[in-house]
Amino acid sequence: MPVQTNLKASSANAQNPKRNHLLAALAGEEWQRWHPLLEHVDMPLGFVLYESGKTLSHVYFPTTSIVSLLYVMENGASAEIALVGNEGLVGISLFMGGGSTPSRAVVQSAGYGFRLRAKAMQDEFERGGVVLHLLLRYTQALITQMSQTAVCNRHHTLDQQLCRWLLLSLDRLEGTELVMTQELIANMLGVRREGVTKGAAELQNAGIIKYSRGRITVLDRPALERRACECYAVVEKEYARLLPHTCAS
Amino acid sequence: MPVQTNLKASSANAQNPKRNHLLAALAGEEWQRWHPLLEHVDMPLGFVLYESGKTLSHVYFPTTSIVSLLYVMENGASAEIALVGNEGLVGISLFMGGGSTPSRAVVQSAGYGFRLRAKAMQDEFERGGVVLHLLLRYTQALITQMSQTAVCNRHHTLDQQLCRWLLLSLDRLEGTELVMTQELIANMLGVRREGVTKGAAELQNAGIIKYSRGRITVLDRPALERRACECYAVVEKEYARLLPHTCAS
DNA sequence: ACGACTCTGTGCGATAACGAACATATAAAC
DNA sequence: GTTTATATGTTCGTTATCGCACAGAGTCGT
Repeated sequence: MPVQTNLKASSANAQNPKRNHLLAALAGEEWQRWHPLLEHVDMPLGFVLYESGKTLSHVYFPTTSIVSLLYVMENGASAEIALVGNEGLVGISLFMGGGSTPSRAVVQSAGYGFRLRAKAMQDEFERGGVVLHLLLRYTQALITQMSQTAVCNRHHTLDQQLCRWLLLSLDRLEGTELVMTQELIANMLGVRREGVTKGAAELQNAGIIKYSRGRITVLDRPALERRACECYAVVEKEYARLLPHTCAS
Repeated sequence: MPVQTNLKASSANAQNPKRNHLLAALAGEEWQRWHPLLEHVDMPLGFVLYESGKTLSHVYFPTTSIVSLLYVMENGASAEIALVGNEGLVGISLFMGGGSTPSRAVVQSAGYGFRLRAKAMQDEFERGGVVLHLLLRYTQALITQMSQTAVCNRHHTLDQQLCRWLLLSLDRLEGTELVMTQELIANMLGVRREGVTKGAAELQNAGIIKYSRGRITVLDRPALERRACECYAVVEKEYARLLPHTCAS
């Protein structure tokens, strides 16, 4: 079964910190210092990396997982602010200086990652130089993603947003399959599950995706890109500009 | 007339860089270095501080003006990402490393400010220490504002967003009067002008604001806060937490 | 093989905001 | 003081999304 093979390969490979693009950008001296400090962690679906307002104990570098940064409102409704996968890191507030944020970080696609203790992260950041600039450029890319999410929430249809979101997720994983229910997607986008069902059905009818009970396979990525709003392209382009050496696309 | 007196006082005072909270937070050595580099600038309504994708030549520190960071879509529609007034600075991408962003910065309420050349800003940032940490904490506060804008755009009504926006603007000015048309507000929020008219009329009927042809006076600020969504409080609280010494509220 | 649970599909009325067209009021310009 | 431009008010049909209710369909445990 190809699925089994993939899982095995991923899992073995996931032990390699260099699967995270930020870690991969480190070299020489920095890498020598970082390597022993990195702790490999399992990141199961729904695992909460940090809670709104709580001081972070670690920064996380996903390798095969995707983390969703979201804000949970007083009434329990939520909205996603940004997605983080192997292109980035979760916990920027540790070096930005706040130590916490009013948002929550939840694993949205199970996998693995590495983590680094808060103190170690801060020490490395304070050294300045390569690490500092890398982290700040990543932060700016993340800011672009957040801004564009605001724009997208204001102006674009659920269908367009769904396409954008599938693409963002896809970019942060290997392969063309996403393991997530429509209910979960709805929670992330901050819309009704029925809305996602309707949008997904349409995409399936158009032969662009195929899905069943929590597994979505993208069949025609170019078509998905055509259906997505400009927001997707803006964000990806900015990641490529700011992090040229770490960006796969 | 009190209006005349206020204008005069403001205008005289606007020559003082310390009216910007970030500049006010500088002391001793830093201040000695910065002071001669700061250039006082007029910031008239509609003035574009930077354009999407263009490399910034200066960072701006508003004193009596408000600047809106917004994204302009391909079809010309726009959406505000964040507001910057005397609590902050316009042009974080200069020290974050990108040098530009996919957004535009436009003066939304006329006034004054100071600016600093890109090179000087970068040099100061590179020195690290107090300045670096101050700017990064400000950046984190700005990130919170952007995130919350995304949430607000997703879940809250036009009326709630209008209240939030009036409060955010009010916090960045002196007094209780805003000089701006409903059309302008609509553009910032990314909604129809008619929607703003409806919301504003309701607030006026309730005795919370008073307006006429581009001048809005807030009569009952607590009532405005009660009508706003939680987003406003979340953002203000985070500014206060991250920038305790610079925050008026 | 059975039941239980989870995921997806569908139909309904309610509502908030849209798009466009047009009416009225206030300020500024001549 | 009359004109002109700009700001605000109002209407009407349209649309996307919501909230709720419930019906199939696939998967898992026993």
